Amino acid sequence: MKKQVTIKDIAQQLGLSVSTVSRALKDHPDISVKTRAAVKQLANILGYKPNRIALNLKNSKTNTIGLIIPMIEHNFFSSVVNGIEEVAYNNDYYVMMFQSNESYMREVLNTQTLATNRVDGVLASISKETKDLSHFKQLTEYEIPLVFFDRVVEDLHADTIVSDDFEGAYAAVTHLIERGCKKIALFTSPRHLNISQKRHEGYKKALTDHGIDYDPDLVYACDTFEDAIKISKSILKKIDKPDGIFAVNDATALGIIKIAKKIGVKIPEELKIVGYENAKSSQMCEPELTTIDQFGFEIGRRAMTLLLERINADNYNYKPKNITITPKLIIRETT
Amino acid sequence: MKKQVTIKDIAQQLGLSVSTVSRALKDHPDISVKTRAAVKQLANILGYKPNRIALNLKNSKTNTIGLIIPMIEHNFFSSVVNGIEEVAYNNDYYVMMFQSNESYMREVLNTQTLATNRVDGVLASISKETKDLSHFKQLTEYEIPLVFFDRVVEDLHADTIVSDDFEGAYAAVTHLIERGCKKIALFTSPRHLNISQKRHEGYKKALTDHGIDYDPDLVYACDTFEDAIKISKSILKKIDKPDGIFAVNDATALGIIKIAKKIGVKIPEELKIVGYENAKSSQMCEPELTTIDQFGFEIGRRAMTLLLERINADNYNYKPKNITITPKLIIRETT
DNA sequence: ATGAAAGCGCTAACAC
DNA sequence: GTGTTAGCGCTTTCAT
Repeated sequence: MKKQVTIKDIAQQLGLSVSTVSRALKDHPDISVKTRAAVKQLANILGYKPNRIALNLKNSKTNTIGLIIPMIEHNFFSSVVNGIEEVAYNNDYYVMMFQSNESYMREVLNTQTLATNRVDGVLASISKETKDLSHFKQLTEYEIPLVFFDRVVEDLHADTIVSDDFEGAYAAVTHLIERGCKKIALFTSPRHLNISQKRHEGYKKALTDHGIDYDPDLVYACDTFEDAIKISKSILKKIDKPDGIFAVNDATALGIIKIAKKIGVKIPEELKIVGYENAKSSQMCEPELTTIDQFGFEIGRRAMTLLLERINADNYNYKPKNITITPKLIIRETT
Repeated sequence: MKKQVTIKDIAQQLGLSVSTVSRALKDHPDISVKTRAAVKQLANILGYKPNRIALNLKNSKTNTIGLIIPMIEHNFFSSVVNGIEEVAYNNDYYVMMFQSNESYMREVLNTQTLATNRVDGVLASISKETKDLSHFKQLTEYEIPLVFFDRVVEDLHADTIVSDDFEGAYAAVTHLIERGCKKIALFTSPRHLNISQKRHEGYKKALTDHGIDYDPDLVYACDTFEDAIKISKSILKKIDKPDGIFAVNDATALGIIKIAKKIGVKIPEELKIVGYENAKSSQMCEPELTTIDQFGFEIGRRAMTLLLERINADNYNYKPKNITITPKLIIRETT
């Protein structure tokens, strides 16, 4: 990069001191109107741009937040990021983005990087692999405000914001039952993720509340389009196949739909399906997918808003909030 | 944030000078093994984390690149971002992410922010609104390396990397012709975007090369799922409706499919469709969409790799490259 | 083998 | 109304 123009250059050319220039640039009332004008004009001519790095160092504040997400290439996360970026933009905050790629190792490295980069706060959604939390704990020891979204953990000094996974799952499964399903399968993610636990519980509760026994054999470890393609066939060909499936995300549901259509299982007559996410693709497919809208954009907006509050609070002894966004059942053609 | 532990704290507690501590921390051979060990141990106990901001200021280098994209919530862009982040991660670079949200104003502000934040380089894809380029020009005046991807401009000192839009469109339309289409419509974006121009030209050339006259009446301004839903009906109900459509992106193509199915136009018998992007949803839908894979991840990877080269070059007088990634026709069920 | 001091660019307390 | 100076945290040249 070219040698940058500094306040000092302006001061020298104008025969002023740096402090005068600094003040003139920010319209300090002490400085004469004439000087102010002269300074600004020259700043303009020289193409002066304040150096935020210097400011950051001086103020121990970077106006930057760190963001760790599992994978940006996942519609739900990108809508959350959209919400985060929106609020950041409106508040003159910058977003340093990292992907964990579902790797624990990488997530640990990311938190280190954020700490050395002195971000003012961190927004994170943990990877599927993550069990140990000391890397996040460390962040709290530095008193860096931390807000988890979607895939959260609860035993840290950190706020959390999630879609109410229990309610969402409960609503989805209840809806399937009301539509007449008797044998409802669950396609879900690894057990230790908070969100899958909650959805699992919502599934269970909806069943028992409606007098249907919970059957662990109807729970399948499957949470991607590809996996759904792989395992659905054998499941849907069984003589005692399920008449309803609740999938932990839309991609998985779409995989099931694809296979069902291929082997001639009629949707929604023979098989009803509810997804989770309300991804764009859930309306683009055929039949359109009944699903749970998680309001990703809203989650992002609120997570960032809350983080800013924490950053601007005068001390770190706040009581972490656990916010829950009530998701919404979107009834379409698969039920 | 808590008062951070600095090199000075370590120096004081150990009765050493800051320079010794600094050197010890980076295993400088001058420092005795004993001192090194003592320093590192204490650093560990105190939870010392080097302050990159100080380094950045000292070195006039931030190891950060700025990224400006139209909208993250667009599958193609998020896959590009994924590629960018991958390379950044592997090279210890950080990504500061901004969305223009297709707003020229916002894009201008974003470039300003990047300049004051002294990013080492910028990766950008311009907004649909952008016509004037002085904000990017300014970046080049500061000699901040600049690489455009996907939606590029050519008259700046900046590298560009695009999917070969002309070839992609040519391949798509040729494929439609080979499948027997005689009357092929184009659904595309605003004319001034480089990519739509190129695809438009590819469309035209494929037609004329195969002895079909180019008819401007078959070109529709439509490049979103929603718009396609709106305008497709009237087009597909016409007595002399097209028998093939080339859509500028997959979402648009999916909108067309949806309407075609609704009003009973058979795909691919009566109407053949080719999209552009190879989004996840293009395989999830029914019938599966024939489309052009743009290799978004690869574009991101190469853009970031090239940017790093520029950043690490010893001078700014490089000759900008214009890289072209050859896209690939993915034949599925809509043709 | 270790220390002193300058400097990266900027701000603000303290002069005058 | 303007200037001087210290300091944010770190590296590095030059001493010793």
